[in-house]
Amino acid sequence: MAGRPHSRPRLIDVAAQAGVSMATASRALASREGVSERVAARVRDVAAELGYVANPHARTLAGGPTSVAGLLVYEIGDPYFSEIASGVVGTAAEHGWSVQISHTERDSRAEAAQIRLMRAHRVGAIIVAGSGYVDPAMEAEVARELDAFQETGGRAVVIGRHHLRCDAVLPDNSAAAASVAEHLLELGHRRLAVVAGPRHLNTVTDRLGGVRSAVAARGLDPDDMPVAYVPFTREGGRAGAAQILEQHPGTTAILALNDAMATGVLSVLRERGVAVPAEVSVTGFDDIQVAQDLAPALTTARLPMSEMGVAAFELALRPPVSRPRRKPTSHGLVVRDSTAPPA
Amino acid sequence: MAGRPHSRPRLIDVAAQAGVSMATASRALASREGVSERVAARVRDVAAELGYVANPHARTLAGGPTSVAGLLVYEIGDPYFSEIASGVVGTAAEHGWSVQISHTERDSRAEAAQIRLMRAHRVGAIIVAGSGYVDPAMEAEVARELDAFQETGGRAVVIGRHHLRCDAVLPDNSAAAASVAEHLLELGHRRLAVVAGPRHLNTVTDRLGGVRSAVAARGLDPDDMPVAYVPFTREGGRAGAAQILEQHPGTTAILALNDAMATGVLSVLRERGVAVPAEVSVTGFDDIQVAQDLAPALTTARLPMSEMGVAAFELALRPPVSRPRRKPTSHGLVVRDSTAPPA
DNA sequence: CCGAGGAACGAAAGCGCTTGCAGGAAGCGC
DNA sequence: GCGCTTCCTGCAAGCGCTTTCGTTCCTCGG
Repeated sequence: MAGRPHSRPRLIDVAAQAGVSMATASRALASREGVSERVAARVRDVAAELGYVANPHARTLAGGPTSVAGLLVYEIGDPYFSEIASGVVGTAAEHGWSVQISHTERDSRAEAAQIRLMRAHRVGAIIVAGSGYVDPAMEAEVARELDAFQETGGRAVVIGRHHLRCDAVLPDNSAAAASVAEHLLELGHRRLAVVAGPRHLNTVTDRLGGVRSAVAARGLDPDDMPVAYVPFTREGGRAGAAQILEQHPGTTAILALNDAMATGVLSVLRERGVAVPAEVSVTGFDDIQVAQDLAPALTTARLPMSEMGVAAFELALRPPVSRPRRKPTSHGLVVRDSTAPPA
Repeated sequence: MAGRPHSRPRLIDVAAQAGVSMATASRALASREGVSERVAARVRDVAAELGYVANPHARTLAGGPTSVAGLLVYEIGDPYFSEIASGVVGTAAEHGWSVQISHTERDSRAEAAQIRLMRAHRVGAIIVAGSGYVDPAMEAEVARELDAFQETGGRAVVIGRHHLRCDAVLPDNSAAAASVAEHLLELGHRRLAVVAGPRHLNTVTDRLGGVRSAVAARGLDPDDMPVAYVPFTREGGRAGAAQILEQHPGTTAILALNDAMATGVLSVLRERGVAVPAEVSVTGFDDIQVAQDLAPALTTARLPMSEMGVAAFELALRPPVSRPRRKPTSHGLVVRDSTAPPA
């Protein structure tokens, strides 16, 4: 019988009840070999009957497998990241894993510190969502932590980030951005401007690169295209839009490199009485849930955030291979009401 | 020196380096009494120098304090919950805690199961965000798990949920809903309709109660007011709006009991060419970030989700008291462009 | 019918930490 | 200078589990 009162059953209780040793009970529950099916079944039955759940701390301490994953996001309150988190958390639950979430607030040093913390917590896998840095020095510290984690048997997966020695879920930011730009060019726009995120993020340079190559393919000079480097937020979008309106009044289309910034762009245009899309077309990127409900409904490049979260967790579950896997994701152009031919 | 190569330092390494026993080192790092300040400082210095981080599994197993909190939400991808999570995760990080997040998908049995799982994980605190159930039987299982958790020394805090024996962060749903209804009545509306969430949720009955009492206070009969019970989602809002438009064509104002549903209501009205607010006024509830960017910008009752998350975590940090604390939160009416006097 | 070779199981040693308890060094009054 | 507190500090016993290494018991070929 159980030792203390009011205490959940221990493995030793299950073992006693089933008439076997702890070793056998442990093996039976981990469905490892070396136990006869008859005994294993009995142990499992007893465990179920007693409502036994292994203490994960003891398990981990003794060298067993962990089933806690760490998820790093810039800001869980941001729709882009919360949709990714939704995919990760849901899939993890299906596999009996739980998920620890951390904010990193767009700071590579904070990222490295969080990874270090998760390593200390002995998580079994770490999923890093969020852009990489253009400056290799900034990326280095994160890379070092991730490498150390993998060397000790942990599984690391990044989302939308290359240049790291681990499995990755990679949307084709460049191609998706190009498709948005092509859509605008197709409509006849020639005076495009970009509200980009921070210039030190890979995601920004990738997306911007896509836009520039699409522009160049039309015979235009990408260097003539104004680019506002602002924070990846609604407020950043507002600042970028204001800047473009003032310095480049002839602009007929503004490409925001994520939907949050596009929201800000739209709000500035509305305040200033600029009609969208009649006077200026606006595009976003990501297709967060609310993009369809903005005024006007936002034309944007769709990234399957939730599926990316699912894919990332599933990669984390698979055993590592020597050469890092790169799992591409779909993307698509979603044309709504914020784009139209130029006046 | 450390034992194995490639291995992070253990407490015993810190102790050796500082020339004290593990016991003293442990006490020094936990800043517990019984250690001279001189020795404690030395130990802390050595620990910092070696980059020592305690193994939380060993710590917990040995009976030490935990610094992992569990957060239960219906759906982390939903803005309401992700904003709460943002507050919780940020505050937790400041205090050196990490946060495990679980989906419950609006199912009380899943909730209870998740709490059980978190108990098995020996989290130090559990924060449950999400409505309670009107049916006491459904609430009972959750209550039982939460009670058991608290009996074993865990800290439980609920957000927006009463009838549970634990600390709570409680927005005044009824008053906030009443203020929205009063705003519409003030504008001259007399034919209100409500797009409510699921009728078995306390949040819904509370908010609906607020609306009904405001209506009654104007001398109108609340029972004449149509109510559509639909899921708490954008799709639910669409269904509710469709139902009201068809069965109660004279309606001049639709109150959605959360912003997600309001988004759906607006989308249906837009599709059907009903002008908002010229023909029909629409209100939401919560004031999620995007409410300001909808078309038209949504008039809604503001709940400080992020602050609620912060408050919940801070409550969890405080020692329990015999009588559960109820921490009220502010709420406010945010008037934007989706409401106007009836035509 | 005997011995070799497995398969199934058990004993016990940790994993890294906290903490109750005992021991030792100061500090006090006399 | 002695006995008694009062502080500090160290010893060692676990926390609940996994895993290595033996041991036992079968099975089967010769």
